[in-house]
Amino acid sequence: MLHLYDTYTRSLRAFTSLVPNQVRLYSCGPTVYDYQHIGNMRTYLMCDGLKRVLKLNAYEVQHVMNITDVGHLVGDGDEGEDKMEKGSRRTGQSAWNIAALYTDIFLQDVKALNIGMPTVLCKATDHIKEQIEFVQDIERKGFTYRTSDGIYFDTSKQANYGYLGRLDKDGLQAGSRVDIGEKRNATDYALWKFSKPEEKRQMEWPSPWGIGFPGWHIECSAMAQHFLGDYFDIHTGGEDHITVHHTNEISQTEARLSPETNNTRLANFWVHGYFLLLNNAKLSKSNNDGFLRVQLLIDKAYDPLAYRYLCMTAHYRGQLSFTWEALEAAQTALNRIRKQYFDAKIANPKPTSSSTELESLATPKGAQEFQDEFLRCLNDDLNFPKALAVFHKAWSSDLSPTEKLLFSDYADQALGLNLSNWRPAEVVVPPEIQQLAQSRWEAKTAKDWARADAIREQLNKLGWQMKDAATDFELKPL
RNA sequence: GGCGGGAUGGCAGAGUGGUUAUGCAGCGGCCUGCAAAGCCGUGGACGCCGGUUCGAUUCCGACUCCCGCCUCCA
Repeated sequence: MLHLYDTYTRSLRAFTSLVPNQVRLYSCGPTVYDYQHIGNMRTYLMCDGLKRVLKLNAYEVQHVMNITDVGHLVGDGDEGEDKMEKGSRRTGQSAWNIAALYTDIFLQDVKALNIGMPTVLCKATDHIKEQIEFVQDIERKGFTYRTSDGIYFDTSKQANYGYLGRLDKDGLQAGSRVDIGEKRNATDYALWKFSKPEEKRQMEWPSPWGIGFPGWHIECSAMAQHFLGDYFDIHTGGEDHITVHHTNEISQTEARLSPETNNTRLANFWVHGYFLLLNNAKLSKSNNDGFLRVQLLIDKAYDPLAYRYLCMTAHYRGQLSFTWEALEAAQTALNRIRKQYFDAKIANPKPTSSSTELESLATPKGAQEFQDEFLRCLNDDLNFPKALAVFHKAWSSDLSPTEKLLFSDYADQALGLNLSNWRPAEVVVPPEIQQLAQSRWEAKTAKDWARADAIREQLNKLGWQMKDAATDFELKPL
C-alpha cells in the first residue's frame, strides 16, 4: 500500500485514487525565460519517481504539466517586470522565440535524465481564454477588486485562505518586507495585469478588464481545471510553492466553486520536492557564477543519469547538498551497476521472462523477495535511498545471475537508469596504438617485464590504458 | 517581524528506544610478473546540555549553529 506525505494535512496518508486505477496528476512546470538548473530538475525527477512508483502499483497516470511562458514577474511585489519580456530584452530575441528556445532545452534535459514525458504539456499562452473565464468566475463570486494596474484577489474574503502554507496572516502583515501598494491585504495577488499604456508588450491580450496578461497563479488553476477537473489526485511542485503559488491555486479554485463546493483543496495530495543546496544555500539563477545545468554536467564528462542516481540517494522531502564529490561517487556507483548488469546479461543471454527459465531456478522466490522489499521501501513515501540499498543488497546476495537480472529489470522501472539498454562505449583504437599494445603483449609473453612496463608507460602517455586479461588485453582511453 | 525544516562516520545520505542502512573514498586480503578491473573482509557517527527510561543517536525540554519560505524562484 502506497503512502505519501501530503503537505495539505502535513501527514503521511495512504494513497487511493479518486477514480479506481487512475491517477490524475498535475505538476508545476518550468518558466521558460532561461535555462533550468539541476536544482529545478531535481523536482521533476521527484515527480518522475512518483509516477514510476504509481505505475509499479498498477495505476494509470494522467499527467499534466504546464509551461509558464507568460505572466511570471521578476523582483519584489507586483510591480516587477515580466520574466519573458526581460529575457527578451536580455537576448534581443522575441519573447515568443525565447519561450520556444528554453522549452526545447528543458525537454532535452528531461530526456537526458530519463524523465518520462507528461501526458499533456500545456503552455499558458495557449490557454488565455480559459484563464480569462476562470477570472470571470471568481469575479462573479465577488472575490476580486480593481487597482490601477490589475485585477486582484481579495484574500480577506476567504476564511481558510493560506491553510496549505499555514499562513499567519497577521504576522505576515506586520512584518511584510514588500510595500503592498494599492492592495488591500499583503497576501492579495494579481489575477489579471494591465499592460502599461506607455509600453508595448510583446505578449498581451484583450480581456473584459482591458488589454493585459494573466497573473502567474491563474494559469495553473485554469489549465488544471481544463484538463483534470476541479478536484484531482495529486499536485506536485517545489517546496517554495507551498506558501504562495499553491496556496493561491487552491484559493482561486475554491473561490470559483464557492459556495456550491467549498474546501476542494484542488488536489487530494500535495507533494512537494525539496531544494538542492550548493554551498549550503539553494541554487539560484540570479547567482551569477555560472549556474549548474545538465549541460555543464555533460561537459564535465558526467552522465546525466549519474545526477539522477545522486538524487535518488536522498529522500525527496529533504534538502540535498550538491557536491562534485557526491556526483563523482554517484557516477562510480552507476558505472559499477551498469557493468555488473551487463556482465550478468552477457553470461545469461536467455530471455529472463521465459517461464520455463523461471521454473528451472533453484530458488525462484529469491528475486520476488527482493522485489517485495524494494516496493515496500518505495511505497513508504517514495523512499528511494532505502530502495537503492535493497538494490545493492540484491546484487551482493547469493541470488543467481538470472534472478538478479529479473529483479533489476523490475527495479529499474522505478529507478529509471536504463540498465537493459546500456552498452560499454565502443572503443576505436588507432592502428599505431594497437600495434604498440601488441608489441607489449609480446614482450609480456616473453617475460621481458622491463620492456613491457616501458611500453605501458608509453601507452599511458599517449592516453591509453592497457588492461591484461588471461589470454588477451583490452585498451581503454584514459 | 511571522512561519517552517535541519544538525548522523572523510563525503553524500537512510534509519532506529537496545541488533546500529547503502554508495563513494580509506585500510587489509585474494587475484596479477607488476598494474587495472573484480571479489572478500574491515575501522569509523549520531551538534551541545539536561530530563524520561533498565537502556536514547532515536522520545521530551533548553541552548548553539545552519537552511528555507513570507518577494520571482523547483
